Amino acid sequence: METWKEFEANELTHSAAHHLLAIYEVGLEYGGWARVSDIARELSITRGSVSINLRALRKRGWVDTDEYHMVKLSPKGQKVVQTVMAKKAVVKAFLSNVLNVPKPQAEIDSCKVEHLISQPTGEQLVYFMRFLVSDDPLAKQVLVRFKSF
Amino acid sequence: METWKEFEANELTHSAAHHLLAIYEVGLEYGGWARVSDIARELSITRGSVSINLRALRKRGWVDTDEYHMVKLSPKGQKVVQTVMAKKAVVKAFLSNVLNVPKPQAEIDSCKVEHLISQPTGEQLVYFMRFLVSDDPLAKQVLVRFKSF
DNA sequence: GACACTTGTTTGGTACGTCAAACATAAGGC
DNA sequence: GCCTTATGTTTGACGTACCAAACAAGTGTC
Repeated sequence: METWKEFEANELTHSAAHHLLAIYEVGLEYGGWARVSDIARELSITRGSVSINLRALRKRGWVDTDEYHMVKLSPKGQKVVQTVMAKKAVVKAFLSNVLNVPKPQAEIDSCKVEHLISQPTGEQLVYFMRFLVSDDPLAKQVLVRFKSF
Repeated sequence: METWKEFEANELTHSAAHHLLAIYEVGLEYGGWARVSDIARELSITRGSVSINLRALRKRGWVDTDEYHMVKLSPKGQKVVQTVMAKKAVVKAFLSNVLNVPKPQAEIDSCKVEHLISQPTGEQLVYFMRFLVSDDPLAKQVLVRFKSF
């Protein structure tokens, strides 16, 4: 019972992860650039909070800012976004398509844990999902059989 | 992208969950009773922190304290501990026995998410694990096949 | 009874993440 | 040019969760 402190030790907080995701989302429509108020709107928090939080993200080297306050993900930040999105997607797919958890609930749960899943676990889950959608007839059968279990 | 605030909205924090688990653990050897310093030792935090955190747990109705500062889980608190332990166990088993994630990593990951998993998701995961260890020959085959995938 | 030790609480400090409100710029409308 | 609005930052506050250190109260030993 010593493991429990790993939670706080996590380098990527839930808040930070979603700030990065928001920058990514907003940036999609503006060539990768995002403004503080757009990020705030995306996250439903105040501009002040975003402004403060961006300081930390900048310090971490996850985002860059230009002289007009425009924000964009650094290469490092892009990588974080990629891995978080990938983890969320695979968890959501597992919950929804394998466990048959209702989609809204799958969305909530995957969102909660996306930044907490370790790389090995994420990878294994990817392999597992890949196996389940592979040509292996066994895989398809299992999904069907479990649905009626 | 509105779901993300559910994280903070969680009624049960990681810290609170582990305080309750610690009280349970310590209580096992003392008829359900735990002292502040034993809880602190179990969690590797200071007595002061535990003392403060217990106020919140008492207010939530999860623990009771007697006139000698002895702490025990309320029925409500016991229920919380049961569900958290169950979720952690099933997640850990899934990661370790199905995904073949190394045990230490499975321990860390399940510990991080134990308090975040919704009841429906937890239930479905239980059913899934039950299916995989059922007599259904398909289940066993899948586990073996995935190992060599 | 006096001293040390253990235990629980309190206090002041830090870090994170939020808010509201005040503020400074910067645009836009006319 | 002036007024309004939008935008970004800063400030003071709150809640959570930790620490170290001071303190109070009980326990033990001699």
